[in-house]
Amino acid sequence: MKKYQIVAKKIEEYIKKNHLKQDDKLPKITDLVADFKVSKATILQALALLNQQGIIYKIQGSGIFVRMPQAGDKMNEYIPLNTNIGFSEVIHDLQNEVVEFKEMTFPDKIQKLFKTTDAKGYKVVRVRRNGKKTFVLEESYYRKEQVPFMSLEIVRGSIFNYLREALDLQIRFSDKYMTVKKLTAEEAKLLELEPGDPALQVYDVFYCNTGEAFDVSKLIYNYKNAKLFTESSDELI
Amino acid sequence: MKKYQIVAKKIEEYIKKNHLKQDDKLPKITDLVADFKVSKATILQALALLNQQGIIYKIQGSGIFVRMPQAGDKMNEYIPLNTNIGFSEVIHDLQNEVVEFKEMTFPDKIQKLFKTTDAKGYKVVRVRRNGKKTFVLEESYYRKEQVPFMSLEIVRGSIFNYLREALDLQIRFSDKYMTVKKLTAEEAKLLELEPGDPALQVYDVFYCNTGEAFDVSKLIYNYKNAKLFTESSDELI
DNA sequence: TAGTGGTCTAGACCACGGG
DNA sequence: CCGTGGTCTAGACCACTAG
Repeated sequence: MKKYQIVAKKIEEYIKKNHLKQDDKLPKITDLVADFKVSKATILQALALLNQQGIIYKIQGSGIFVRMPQAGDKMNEYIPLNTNIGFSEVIHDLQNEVVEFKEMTFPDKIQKLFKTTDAKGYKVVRVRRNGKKTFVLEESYYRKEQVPFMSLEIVRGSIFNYLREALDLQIRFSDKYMTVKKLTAEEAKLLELEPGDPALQVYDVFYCNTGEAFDVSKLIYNYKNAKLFTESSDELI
Repeated sequence: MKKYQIVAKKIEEYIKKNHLKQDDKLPKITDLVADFKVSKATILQALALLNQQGIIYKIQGSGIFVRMPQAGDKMNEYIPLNTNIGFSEVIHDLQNEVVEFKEMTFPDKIQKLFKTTDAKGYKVVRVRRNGKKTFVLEESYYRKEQVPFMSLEIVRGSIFNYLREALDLQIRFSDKYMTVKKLTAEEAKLLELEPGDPALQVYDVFYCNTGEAFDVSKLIYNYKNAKLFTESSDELI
């Protein structure tokens, strides 16, 4: 683990331990430098990480403050879109109902997003749910080249954990193309909604460390249960 | 303008001038340092900026590459969500039809997002369109404290340009809460759709340099015309 | 005008990719 | 093993906020 990641983690712990709330002030940079015995640049990297995660914000000439946009009542129901963490880290007791699982050459629309013409791999269709609530219908394609093996057992659990732990495949960046549409009869049935109901459809392309796309997914969210959240920040470092 | 912003701009120009495409390689960092006669840290900041904007990606031990996710055919129709740039920079000939414009004490739901209880300011309801196509129904609230003056003329143009140029008010960061719903009769009429049609509804909270929220907006997108796009990256600097 | 974050430099050494 | 990006240091100076 990098030094700045460790420092970021410690600052986060500091916030929790001291029960800091929205807009509470953190120690100044020079103090953080002294406390953690690292250089200013390392502190800045740690703060950049926390800033990117929406945990802090900095005001030049004033200080560093706690930012917890989701801390408001019921805001924790929102699923973050900007960090590439899985659903499983947000929703408790997440179950994955596997609808389809097979190997194939990908359809044209998916090839286009992979920027390939004849890529092969696994197709996985799942309904992700928590007890009675369905959250999302997921149709994913994983390239054989980067993901040589999958099994029904893996697909029933957290695929991204498997990719990270067993295959050492990291998400480096992703693109999301979002549209809103009316559910088809089949989609509605799987999400336990009515045909014609509204839905957010997201085409998600995930890239690994080498810059190659390894996963293209079409996500159709249940409009009654899935609320999404995203933050953006104009600052760097 | 900061040095790293100038360098970032020049690198972008370099990409355009040399007609670099997706996955084409850029000069290595040491060369960029030599070419621009700045330190490595400054180059890294410039690259971070470009990375954040989805223009480049870096692969350790390999190089720096061009990333243009929207370059694919018809992808330029997508409106970016992650950068806090206005609609007006994406859609040509954007017209703003003002539906309502007044001063008021904000309703409770808006106060909650501002984290206030009795904030006052301007309410602006607009339909943003391009000729025959409606894109979004926007219901915005601007705090009097940060935005002391607005006029019908300003509201017909680009409000964010006015805030930036006349009031020197910068967006520092923002939160977006997204849900999908069915349009009410009134919303449908304004967006020239049918009641019950699907829509993406986004509550957007904008914060200025001082960390205070100055604008809360409810955006209801036309599902036929508005396609959204967002990128994320797990890397820093 | 003091305090605090922001930018920039120069240079050392680490870690990963690919021949 | 070499080339390339990634992390880290120490320190100078700039720019903004707030009393």
